[in-house]
Amino acid sequence: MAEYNSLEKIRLQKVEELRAEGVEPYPTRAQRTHTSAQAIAEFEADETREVKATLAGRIRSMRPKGKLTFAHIEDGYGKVQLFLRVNEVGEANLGFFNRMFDLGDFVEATGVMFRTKAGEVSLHVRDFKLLAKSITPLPADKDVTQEDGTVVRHATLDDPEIRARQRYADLAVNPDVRETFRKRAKLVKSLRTFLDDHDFLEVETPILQPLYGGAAARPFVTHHNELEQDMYLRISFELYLKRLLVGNMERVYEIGRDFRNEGVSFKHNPEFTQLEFYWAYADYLQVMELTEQMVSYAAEQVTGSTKVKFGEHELEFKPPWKRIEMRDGILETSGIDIAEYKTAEALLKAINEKQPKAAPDPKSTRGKLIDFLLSEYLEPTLIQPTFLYNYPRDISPLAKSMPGDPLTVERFEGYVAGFELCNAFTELNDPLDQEQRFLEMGRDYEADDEEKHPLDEDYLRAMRYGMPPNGGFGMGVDRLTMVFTNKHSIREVLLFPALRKEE
RNA sequence: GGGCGCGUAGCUCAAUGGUAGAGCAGCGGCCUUUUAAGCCGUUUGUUGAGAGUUCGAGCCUCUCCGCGCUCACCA
Repeated sequence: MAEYNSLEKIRLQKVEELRAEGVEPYPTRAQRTHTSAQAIAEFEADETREVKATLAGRIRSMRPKGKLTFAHIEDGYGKVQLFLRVNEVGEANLGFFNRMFDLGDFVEATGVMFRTKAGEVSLHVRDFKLLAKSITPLPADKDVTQEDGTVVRHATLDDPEIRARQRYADLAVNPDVRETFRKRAKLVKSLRTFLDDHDFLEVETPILQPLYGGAAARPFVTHHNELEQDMYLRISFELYLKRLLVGNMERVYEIGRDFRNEGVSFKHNPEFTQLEFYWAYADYLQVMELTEQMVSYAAEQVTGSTKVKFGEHELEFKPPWKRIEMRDGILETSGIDIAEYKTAEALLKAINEKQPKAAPDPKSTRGKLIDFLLSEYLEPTLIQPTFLYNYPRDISPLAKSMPGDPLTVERFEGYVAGFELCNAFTELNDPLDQEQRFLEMGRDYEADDEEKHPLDEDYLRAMRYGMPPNGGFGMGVDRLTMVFTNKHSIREVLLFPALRKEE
């Protein structure tokens, strides 16, 4: 049973009184004829014409003023002021409105659009009706300017926990939050449009998988009762999408949810939205070009420009993006030339000599040491959209080696605002090399069982049928949403981010 | 998982170890063009939960719960 606070009890009392008076507080149907925006636009188009309208929305402010009442209602398209006067609605109805209606209630009002003396386009109400009584008060937004000129915000909803946990309340009172999610939808739509227009086929592959793979993350485990087997929530789409290339589907993409049983941070949520595409007969350089075109297209669709403000930076997404070979970038920012150190031991020694303050894990593989240098020195400098390319083989088990350079693979990552946005490579299509890589990984990670990856025999079988050379791509859609909406936490771009359960 | 911080009225926040407060919201009035109206009056609390120290705990200690920041983990 719900426990009601004193404010809620007053409103519950009103619900009972309404029913006693024969007024249904939750009627089944509404009869809106105009949205707030439509009614205002129609009136403003020709103010001499009578615009009759029935509007509906949530009461966001109320100013009873004797024989007049002003109230703003808000719908999905904006706010509009209601003007109630005793002359039209009568004393009894005006008193009823003032007494029984509260901030947060959904109401419907019929009347004629007009402009008040203060100049605001409003609805001159003839008739009104309750659509849904609000029991729990929403915070009314109100700021008060103090004598010393400072503005004190009152009764807003800005506790980050409540905003995330009760997103419905957050959305109801914070219009900018609604705007963020409108932009998110636009982003996803623009990515689809772009890929569709480039002849990619959208597909859906299993979320419940008998084996997980395609990334280095711990999975969520569940169990299928009838099959009597454990199943995993996917950590990436990669291995299934590439199976489709074996089946002669040349260009495929999927936008969906990945699940990773890892830590939560401002850029990590246990479930997140990923875009992956695979493109037969292309290599990573072609993927690079398609990426910068796709992201700049999305930037324009979502923000109206390829220039996007993010914090103190203005990011320019217009192609071509900066390209930095990983070796050069690391050399420039850390002073270490990774090409000179072909083993983990040698590279570790060099790091300890040249960057004595750095503290890499001494048990790291060479690839992990390079990754350490990358994230420690190079990554923070990559503010403008930048492609970093040519990665060490041993942290890229699904990417193809560069011809003539077995330690390096044809891989790039896109960076923006100092964090990783996407990851792509010329995909490994040699089944024998792939098997070797899987085995190597097993060896490299032997010490830490959690990072050891299962060998996907079915994937190898698919590759043995023959996989065309291809380029593949993966991108965190949540992170791109953050960049395009100038939000600095992934929670701000997820409607319902992962939180510990209450109680 | 580690470190640091936070949790007080519906909301935003105050309160040397000594009577728990303000604004807004609410409630009762006044007000026929307001603008996040104004004026008069007024109510509201298991101070996240539990235990301890103390004559006395919102404040100090411990345990737990939740959140934030951060580090670690995160091809």
